[in-house]
Amino acid sequence: MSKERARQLSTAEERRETVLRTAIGAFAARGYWGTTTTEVAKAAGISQAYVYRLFPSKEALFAAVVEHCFVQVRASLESAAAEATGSSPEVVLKTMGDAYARLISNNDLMLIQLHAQAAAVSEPAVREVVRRGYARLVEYVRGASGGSEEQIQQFFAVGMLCHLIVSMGTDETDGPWMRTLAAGVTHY
Amino acid sequence: MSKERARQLSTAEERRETVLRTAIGAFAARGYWGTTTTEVAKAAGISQAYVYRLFPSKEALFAAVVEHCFVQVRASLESAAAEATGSSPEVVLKTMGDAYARLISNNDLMLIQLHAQAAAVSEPAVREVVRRGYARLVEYVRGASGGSEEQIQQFFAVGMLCHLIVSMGTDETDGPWMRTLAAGVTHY
DNA sequence: CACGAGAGTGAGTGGTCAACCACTCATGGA
DNA sequence: TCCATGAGTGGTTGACCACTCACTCTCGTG
Repeated sequence: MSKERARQLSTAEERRETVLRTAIGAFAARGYWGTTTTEVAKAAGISQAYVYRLFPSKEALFAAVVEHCFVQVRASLESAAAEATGSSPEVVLKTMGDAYARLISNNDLMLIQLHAQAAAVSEPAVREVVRRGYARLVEYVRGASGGSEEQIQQFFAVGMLCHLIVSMGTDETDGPWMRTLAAGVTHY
Repeated sequence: MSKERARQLSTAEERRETVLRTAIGAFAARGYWGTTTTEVAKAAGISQAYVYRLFPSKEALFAAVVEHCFVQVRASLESAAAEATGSSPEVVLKTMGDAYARLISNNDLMLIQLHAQAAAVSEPAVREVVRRGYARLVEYVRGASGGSEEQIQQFFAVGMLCHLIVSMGTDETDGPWMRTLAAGVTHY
């Protein structure tokens, strides 16, 4: 296997970031147990063996991917909150919700949340990341919006409803029941 | 009906029901991809080979388990609605919510819902069962409660919030963020 | 009581998985 | 130019998976 162009090496840190970014797409379809490390490697354009040089185990890899998603969500909410400072809690929450809806118009990010929840049930490392992720998210939304307990709870309940809707697929035949569930949920 | 040390045969239909009932516990922890048919067989007290005489494939088995859970949930809501007929939508929904909370005080039923959602993303048979399950559930709740679109949506949003809370574990260290998410959610 | 239908299993099969290791090669500094 | 370091891979391993099949055992019925 001779190569025309000399192969270009990256630093391990760069590769790790590439893997985290591309693994989102790999894990999105079948989650933690349904996705092989070979699939992740292929998505990142490296060998399966090298995945294990960059991450100590499959569980650690998945946990890192989930953490990476939480960071993105947090960043999205923060920039939304920044452009709505001083407004009423309702307006801030609406702005945040809108930013979130735009962020996850690529479904993969949301599917990772769903699969992270499923894996959290029996994988301790994943559970820890999910718990800490939502802890920070809830506290941030509370602080940035100044909304009431009920409003904060509502905010996250709608997010969870999004997971349900996305997992069932918005494209296929939807009846009035689907419209009831999805009412008012922005969709880009 | 003499039950002695001699091996007692069941009808295939009886066995199928046993498998459906016991498989809930097996699939609850690690979901569709993370659970082996051997584990399901062990939980049902039969050989792994016989699972494949009772169900054509692992996917069909899991889909049947999910359907079985939806039936239980529906039955629970129906009996709750029956004892609250004639009341206001708020009261009916509250009664239903309470019955649901009691039903899933055994977490397994709820975890199956979560894992079903995750599997629905890429397993067509599961997606179909989940879609039909929620379709009937939404229409039933709408009809039986007479609540507004917002109330129905709220009802299911809270249910989804329960999935999140259960998947992260209620037992471990919970801060104010957890109390915010779980506020008002009955827990037996 | 004999027998057939159906319950139930032991022993596989081919394939795949996570994880590991010995190895090659690219690159920057001396 | 040479070498140390670290990027990156091919090949393997042992466990395990979904699924199959030839076979035995049970029991209701004629």
